[in-house]
Amino acid sequence: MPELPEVETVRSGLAGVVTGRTVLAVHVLHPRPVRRHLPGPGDFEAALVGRTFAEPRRRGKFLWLPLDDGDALVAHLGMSGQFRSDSRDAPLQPNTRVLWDLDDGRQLRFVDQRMFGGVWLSAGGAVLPHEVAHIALDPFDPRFDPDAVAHRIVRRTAGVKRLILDQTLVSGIGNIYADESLWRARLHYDTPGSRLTVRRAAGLLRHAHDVMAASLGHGGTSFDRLYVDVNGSSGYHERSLDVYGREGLPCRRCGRGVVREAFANRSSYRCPSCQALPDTLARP
DNA sequence: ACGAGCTCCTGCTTGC
DNA sequence: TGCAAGCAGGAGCTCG
Repeated sequence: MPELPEVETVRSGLAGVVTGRTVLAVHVLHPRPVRRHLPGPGDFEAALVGRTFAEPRRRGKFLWLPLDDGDALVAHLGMSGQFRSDSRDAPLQPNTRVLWDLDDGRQLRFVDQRMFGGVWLSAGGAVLPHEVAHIALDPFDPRFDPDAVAHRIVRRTAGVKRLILDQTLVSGIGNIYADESLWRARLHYDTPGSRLTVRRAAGLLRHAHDVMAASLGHGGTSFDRLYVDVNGSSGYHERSLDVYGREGLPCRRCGRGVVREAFANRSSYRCPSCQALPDTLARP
């Protein structure tokens, strides 16, 4: 589902669609995706009219579209959110939730099947919406400091996968790229942060950066297909993932069968031999 | 502060 | 055939 590379793909696509465009009208078709706009759907529809978008920005998996008056339209894609640019009279695809009529005759559409995502207006949020301020820098941010984050990781006792999924430590990583990063680093997801050296933790963060950069680099078209075909993980099988979704298939390094294990109400994939728990932590 | 578990939500897949 | 359960998971929340 959308993690940093996918959200960045959406951000750069949106840039060409909304930058410099003025909003003529807004239509909320389902209230849930605007639940974080506290004044309600009616206010959301009215508040944006007549305002002009600047170039979209991103931190981790959060997107925001700055407005020329210093506020921002914030968006999170959640599990299944998509932005589409369509002609205003084009038929709505299923699960279309919010429409923005733009001054070039196009219509921006927010589509979200599962509605974990949402859009809302953030007063004064053009530079950094306050709803995003608690999110850590992501590995693509030039100010991202892997050594500083590594030092925080090794002071924690939680499993390393939980830690790299903690968006207040490092943002942008989701379940898929967490598993891919751990596979590259040959780490078991339950290895406590405190069992890592700073060097090893920083190495894991570098792997996270690299695997997401590779996805962003080669993934544009397959991501588009994913967003068209949101409802399954089928899109991911098209991609060159090394471990995620490969239950029972041979590890690309050692040939052992990849296992899928329950982790925090979701799944973790790992190679049982490349990514074993350290002996001193082995469970009965 | 930290760690862990729960909840939201829809639609496809699986199993009886 | 029909229905229910399982599964996908980002992030905010609560509880200990």
